[in-house]
Amino acid sequence: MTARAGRTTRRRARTRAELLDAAFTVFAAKGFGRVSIEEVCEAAGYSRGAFYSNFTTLDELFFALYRQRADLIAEQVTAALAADGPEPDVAAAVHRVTEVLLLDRDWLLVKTDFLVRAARAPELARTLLEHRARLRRAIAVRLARAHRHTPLPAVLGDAEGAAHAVVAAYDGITVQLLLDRDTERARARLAGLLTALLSDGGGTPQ
Amino acid sequence: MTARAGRTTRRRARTRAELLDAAFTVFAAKGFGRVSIEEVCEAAGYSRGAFYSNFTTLDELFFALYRQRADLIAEQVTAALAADGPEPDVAAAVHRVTEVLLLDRDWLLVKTDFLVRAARAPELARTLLEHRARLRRAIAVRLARAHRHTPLPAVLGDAEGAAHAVVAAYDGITVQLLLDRDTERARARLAGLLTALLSDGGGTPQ
DNA sequence: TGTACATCAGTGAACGCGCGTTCACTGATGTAC
DNA sequence: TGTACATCAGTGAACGCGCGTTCACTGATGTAC
Repeated sequence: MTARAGRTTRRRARTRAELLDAAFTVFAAKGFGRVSIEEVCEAAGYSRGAFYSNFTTLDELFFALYRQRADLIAEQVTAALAADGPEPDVAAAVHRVTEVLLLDRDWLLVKTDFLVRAARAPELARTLLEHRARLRRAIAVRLARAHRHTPLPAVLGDAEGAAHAVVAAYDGITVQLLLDRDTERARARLAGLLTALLSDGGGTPQ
Repeated sequence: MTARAGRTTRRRARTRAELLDAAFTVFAAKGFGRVSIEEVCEAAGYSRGAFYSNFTTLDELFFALYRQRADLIAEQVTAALAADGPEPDVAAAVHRVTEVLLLDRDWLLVKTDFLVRAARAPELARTLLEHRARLRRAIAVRLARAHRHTPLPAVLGDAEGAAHAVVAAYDGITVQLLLDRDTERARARLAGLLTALLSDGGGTPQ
């Protein structure tokens, strides 16, 4: 059983990974709707048969690609959140997290493609919503910790509500960034938004 | 000249309008990348030749569609903003505006399709950015008026910066709405976000 | 470590469909009198 | 108001390309001894 599973897996895993990598590049460049199986294979240096040996449809590959990258990003965000010392420094944490979340334009593009597909496919939407809920919970925990002494604005509800607000701020900033490509501004605006949202006293950063 | 221009324009205008209407439905349902010229024509009840008589590419039609609808929405937003009395009631204005901006799911879908296309096509991006800048200016004017006495949070910068924040909040809320389809929640969250953002005192709504 | 063997992964040619695009034609629309 | 005429808008058949999909084959990879 174990021998069997590991048998020809090495070559297969490599091909699969290379197809996914090539797909990421091609999808980011042209958008999901404008990419053919042929193009992905060509970019990866394989024949079309290789694709069919590893996937059944482009949708399936796209989903696999999304999962892979989203998991990667999630890990990086977790690492960035975990990286500060005993005394939580919100500004520094925001800086580190946006480094992961706003700097990779290709990922923003693919992510938005996935969003727009998920918006029309309930099963995909469920997956994405679960992903987002997990992310939100992680944020809520951090927020609760950081605001043990300074209360969160009451209009946002509990920590989960505040986390919702944080995610919305990020998503909103992303939209503008996709259009104007001004990453530094996006980061500054996001920092401003988060400060305005989370500090219960308006203009005074915590 | 005038006679010439008006000559067969009636039939033409009607066909064009019907193609655009059909396209809106089809694009909203399937997403831009998954729609063929054939499908749009079929939905509109025309042969493919009719399409080529009015447009040269699907992209062109999509752009025309976006413009048409965006102008429509812009008018409705303007009307909603203009509808309140001498004493500005922010909550009521937000309610009226979100009615226009969050209730039409088909429009949200098409708009997001357009965003993701514009993100890869600089000329489209420019158009969209201009649209957004105009919208922002209108919001900034209203914000300045509403906050003549209560100051806006300093972290957001001037009225234009605050308008940026408002648009980001809207965009961010839209993303979640596209996935969970819970319009009422989206409206409540957007109201909460705007309150938290714009009132310079955290939890106390103005 | 080497060899024979079995199985699996990827090849590339072939097929066919969907659909973009063109174009000669027809009927609809407007004009002139 | 009616008729002849000119022009324009949309028709639908035809063509061909791109590409999805299949499949017999080959070389790569791992196993057994």
